[in-house]
Amino acid sequence: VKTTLKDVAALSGVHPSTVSRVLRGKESLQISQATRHKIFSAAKKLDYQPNQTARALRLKKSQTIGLVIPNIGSPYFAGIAKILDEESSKAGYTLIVCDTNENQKKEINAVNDLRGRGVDGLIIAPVQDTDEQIKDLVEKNFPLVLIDRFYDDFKTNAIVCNDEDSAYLAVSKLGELGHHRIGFICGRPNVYPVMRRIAGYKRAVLEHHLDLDPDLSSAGDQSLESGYHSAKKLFSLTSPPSALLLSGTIITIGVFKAIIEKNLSIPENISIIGFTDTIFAPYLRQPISTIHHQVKRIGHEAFKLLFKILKSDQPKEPETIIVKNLMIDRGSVGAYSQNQSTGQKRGKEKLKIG
Amino acid sequence: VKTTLKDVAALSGVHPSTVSRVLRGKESLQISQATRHKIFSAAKKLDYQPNQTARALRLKKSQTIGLVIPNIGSPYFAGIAKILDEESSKAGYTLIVCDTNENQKKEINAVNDLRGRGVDGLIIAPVQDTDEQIKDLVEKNFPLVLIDRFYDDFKTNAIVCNDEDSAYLAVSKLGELGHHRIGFICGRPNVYPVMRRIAGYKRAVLEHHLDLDPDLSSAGDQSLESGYHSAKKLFSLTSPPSALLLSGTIITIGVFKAIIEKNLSIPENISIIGFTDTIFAPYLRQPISTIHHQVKRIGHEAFKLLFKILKSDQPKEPETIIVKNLMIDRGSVGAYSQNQSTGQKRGKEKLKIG
DNA sequence: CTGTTAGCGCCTTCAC
DNA sequence: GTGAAGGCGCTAACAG
Repeated sequence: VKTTLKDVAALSGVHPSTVSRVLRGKESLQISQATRHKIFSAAKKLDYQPNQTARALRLKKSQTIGLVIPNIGSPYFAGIAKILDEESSKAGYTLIVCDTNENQKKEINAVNDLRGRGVDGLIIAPVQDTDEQIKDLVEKNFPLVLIDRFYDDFKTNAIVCNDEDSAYLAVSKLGELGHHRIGFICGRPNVYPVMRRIAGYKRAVLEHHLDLDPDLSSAGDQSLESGYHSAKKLFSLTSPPSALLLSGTIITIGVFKAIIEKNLSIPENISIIGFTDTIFAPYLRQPISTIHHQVKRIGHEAFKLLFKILKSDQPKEPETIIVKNLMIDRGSVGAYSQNQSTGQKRGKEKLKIG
Repeated sequence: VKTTLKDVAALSGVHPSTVSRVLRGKESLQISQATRHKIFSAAKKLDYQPNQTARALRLKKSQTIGLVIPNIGSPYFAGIAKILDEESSKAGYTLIVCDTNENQKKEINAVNDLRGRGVDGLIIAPVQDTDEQIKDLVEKNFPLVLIDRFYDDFKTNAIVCNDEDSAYLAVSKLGELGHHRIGFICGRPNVYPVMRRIAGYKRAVLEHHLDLDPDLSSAGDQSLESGYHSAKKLFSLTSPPSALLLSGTIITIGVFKAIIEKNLSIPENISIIGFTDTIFAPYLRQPISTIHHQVKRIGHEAFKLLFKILKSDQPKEPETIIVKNLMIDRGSVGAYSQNQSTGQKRGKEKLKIG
């Protein structure tokens, strides 16, 4: 029981096509004030809302942008989504968000679905188990901007952060403070930013002649439990790390839990630098020094780039924009000394996971 | 350059309508294996993806659900969105999320837009500056489920929490511990759950004969700064509160900031109970006892209810489902004693806001 | 079993 | 200035 152009036309005694012209504000040209007025009041009276579906079918564009992310529950992606929603609606687009839960199959479905819905463009943080679908989109010149994640072997429009540099800087700093066994805990390791962090970590370790021990790195998934278990594993090494680089907010919380259970204090017993800042980071039991991703800028840049693509007729060269991270010092890093976690007598360990 | 039914039909030498039937798996009935095979292989070869827009236009349903929330950046709403996305895609729907930023105008636009896109149903946490649009949807019997927020003066399908009870319980507990000046800090006060919390607060205050002083309540918006300023205001009262009930996660962080600046310790100088739990709550400088909303259950119930509505042909009586909160004790509540914030010598105050 | 026809609501030529 | 006609891609009813 929705009112259509025809209804408005009937009520105002003109042809539907005229209504269409008037309502879309083709005011540039030829419409008599009389009919114009009739039509507007009829439309208002009937509370006419154009059927976007029909419009989209006709125009082959939907004024819609698809956002495909691995986890809307993460403050990082939620923050990006918020900006994108804001920018989109400001520009007359509607944003459709799909959560893939880091599942490649869900991503493929989501992208297909969105394409079937005729989205005008896509912003994707891909799962990166495969690259086929993304490659395909690129080849077909479909308007696409990648965020957070990236492929080294083909060019795409993308917004990325300088995580390798940040990891390198962080580990170097730890090295300069005398730490030589530095741990690295992360989630899914095959994702671009994590690979970059690993690269930066290694580069710094080599350059500063720190211990390059595979046991010092532990990967898992993006869950609290994963971080918790990784930390416990590292702590139980014969020669445990005296400092940790953590990849991911939730991971950090898991590590935190392990640190608390082990009665370690930061930074006296263990130094910590975490990737991805949150509003909570300053207020944690021990404030954490973090590598801060400029979430808002990432969102803005992603929209700006996609918008540019949508507005230009010629296909353009892919563009990669780097949004630099900020280093935030909150005192969770200290100089290496004897009473590091190595020598630390263990507190009563609670083995339960909450 | 998308392939359509016609293309597939051409390649397989049959009529488009036949392709349509086959591809939609009307396998129940009459299709020869021969053509079926031809069609499938043609479709695969051409990588055919049905045009959902055309489909939606034809069927007058889009297999789409709209979610309208005030802030996707909030862990609470993000959590609900995640569940809804999950459930939706499991059931063959696509979820469109719109963020209103607690702005009534944006909400009205979002709902209109979504309706124009032919969403099959809506899940809304309304801004509640006005109720016109929602009322209208209800009158038109549009499939709609409210979450978090609610209207007392007309019936709707809704999932709500028992925030009044929780506030009552929390304040009663504080009263029993000897606190008689209990503060309440919240964001936008005209929103349903906040109104309920205020009601519960008042009920407990009256019943336990605690101080009913309007200066003990402070409302603002849902920002860190708002919580921070509210807390500072309460702390600077001649007779400041010895305990606080906080409404909202971000608000809580702001209050935290004020508490730290003032060198108060929890619960020795001030007791705290916060509405809305997060994954970070246990790991804050002082773990916070919280009233935990069962986010996942809210999401599941909301989807279940909407799905039920979508699947039933007759309009049904509106249904209100209550998802009960959990009380989580983390030790931020203590008995009243002399050295409460009242008598507390103030630490060096830092007035800067970060 | 498969083809034909018609139309969802809108927009855009092309006439008048 | 405005009306008429056609079609975006798909599906449902009706033929055959």
